[in-house]
Amino acid sequence: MSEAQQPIEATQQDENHVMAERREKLKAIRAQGVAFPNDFKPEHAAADLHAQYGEQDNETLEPANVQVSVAGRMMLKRVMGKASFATLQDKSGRIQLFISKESIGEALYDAFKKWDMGDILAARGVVFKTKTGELSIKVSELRLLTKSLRPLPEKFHGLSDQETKYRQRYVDLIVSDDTRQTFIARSKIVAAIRSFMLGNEFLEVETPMLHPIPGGASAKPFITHHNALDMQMYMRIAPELYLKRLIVGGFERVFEINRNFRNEGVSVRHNPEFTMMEFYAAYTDYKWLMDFTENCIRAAAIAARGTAVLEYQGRTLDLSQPFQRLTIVGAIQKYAPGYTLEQLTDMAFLRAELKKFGVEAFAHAGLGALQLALFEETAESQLWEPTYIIDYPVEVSPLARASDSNPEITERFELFVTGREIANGFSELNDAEDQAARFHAQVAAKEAGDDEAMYYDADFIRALEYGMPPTGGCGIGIDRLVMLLTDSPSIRDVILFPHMRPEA
RNA sequence: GGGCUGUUAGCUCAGCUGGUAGAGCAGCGGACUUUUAAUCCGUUUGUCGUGGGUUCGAUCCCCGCACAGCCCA
Repeated sequence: MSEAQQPIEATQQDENHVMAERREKLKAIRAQGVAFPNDFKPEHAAADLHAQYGEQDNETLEPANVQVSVAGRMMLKRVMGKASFATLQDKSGRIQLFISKESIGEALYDAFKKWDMGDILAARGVVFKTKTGELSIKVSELRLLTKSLRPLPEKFHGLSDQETKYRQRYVDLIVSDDTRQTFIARSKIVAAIRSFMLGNEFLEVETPMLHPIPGGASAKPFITHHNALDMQMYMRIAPELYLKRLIVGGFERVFEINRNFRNEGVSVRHNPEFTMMEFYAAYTDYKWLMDFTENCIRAAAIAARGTAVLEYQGRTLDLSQPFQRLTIVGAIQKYAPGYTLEQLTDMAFLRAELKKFGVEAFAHAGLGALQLALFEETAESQLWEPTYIIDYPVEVSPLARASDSNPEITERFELFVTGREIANGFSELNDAEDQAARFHAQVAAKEAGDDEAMYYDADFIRALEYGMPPTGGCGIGIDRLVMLLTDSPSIRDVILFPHMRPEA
């Protein structure tokens, strides 16, 4: 590996004089022995030290002679002649080191003065408080564990360029505490949801991400190819049809938290891969699902934020109250009160009205689809407080059970919060013959030009033919839920590595 | 896909509708044994996103392109 020992010459486009200086320092460190030691094990975390000793005053703390060892990245450095302060950051937080020539010796002290912000250090010493009251470690042993070659963003302003925050998340995480907190919250939210599901006797399962037939949603899939089988495959757009096969199999309550892939544009609400929780419960229906979903979201909010009354983008969001329930037509009448019931049931009027919004409805669109489109144009974005919209038309719900009282609508809901769709659920269609007919209608729609229409899935029909108990099923968009609970304006703020175009 | 805005030193940002660039931080040299974005003195660093055009001369004006952010479809 002797080649790797040589500094890489300025072949990199982004090489600069700061990096050249650091490479020279690293070269000198290599010459003195092991430049990247891995034998140090820190015994303490910064936050634990603050929790344990933060309340004590120095009169009791320093004489106690508490020996600790820490490791982390040097974020701040203040050299004052023969003594220095350095701020170390580990996974839990920050702790200040007091380093003096007297306590670590001249040679090491001189070496430390050359170390840079961003370097990974290890330190041992005694806990004390400075005269301004900051808990610190009086260092007796100090080591450089990893030399950092690239300068960190400016220590006070941090990283403000959104593009760099997304593309170089590692840098964002080093310097932005709010970014760290967002992803810690995300982990807590997912853990809370998982715990809630397991506590309600759901079985966690994993179903295929590679599908021979894309199904379970209306969306354009990513297409890929399996070499050995020499067949086209699709990245899944939804796990729905597999999870329902498991209900047929008798698991009765299953859930999956995993990625879906949809070959669509990117926006503040859309990433090509996103995380959904889908769950299915036999012997329940959409009304049960609405109560359950509400409780699940509330539990996640309390787990991550300690309360279900939040602030989102400067506006109060109350998840603690029962969620409202409105039909599509009811929502239009509430949020766009200019329309009469006659107009809202007049297909020609609806088509003309949609045109005003720049929406050209499909030729075969029925009354329900037109009402839904008008809802999306007039009411959806105003649904700030959590609201279930119910009575979705059967023609846009090919997997949902039709209402017993009106065959044109289904027992389906979508949940909207802050004007965005968060969840979608329904009483599942378990009539194999009806499902087969709905698939045929989808295939016809696809042939007529609707490239988001579904394929005929013969194995799924075969599964239903064995008999699926009456079941309720729902999907919750985890990324969008995390956005709400972390006050994040963009889905990119809650995905560690959001998709971007290649760098120029 | 359309509109608006942005892209200047490693980072955060200035730069007067035209005369080939500045500050702070970081870096380097020096002073300093309880600092808090430490301070003080000195000092280095730029394909001004990219390709054209206008001009004696372009970071600045015009056109294309790339990437990003926001809004709209």
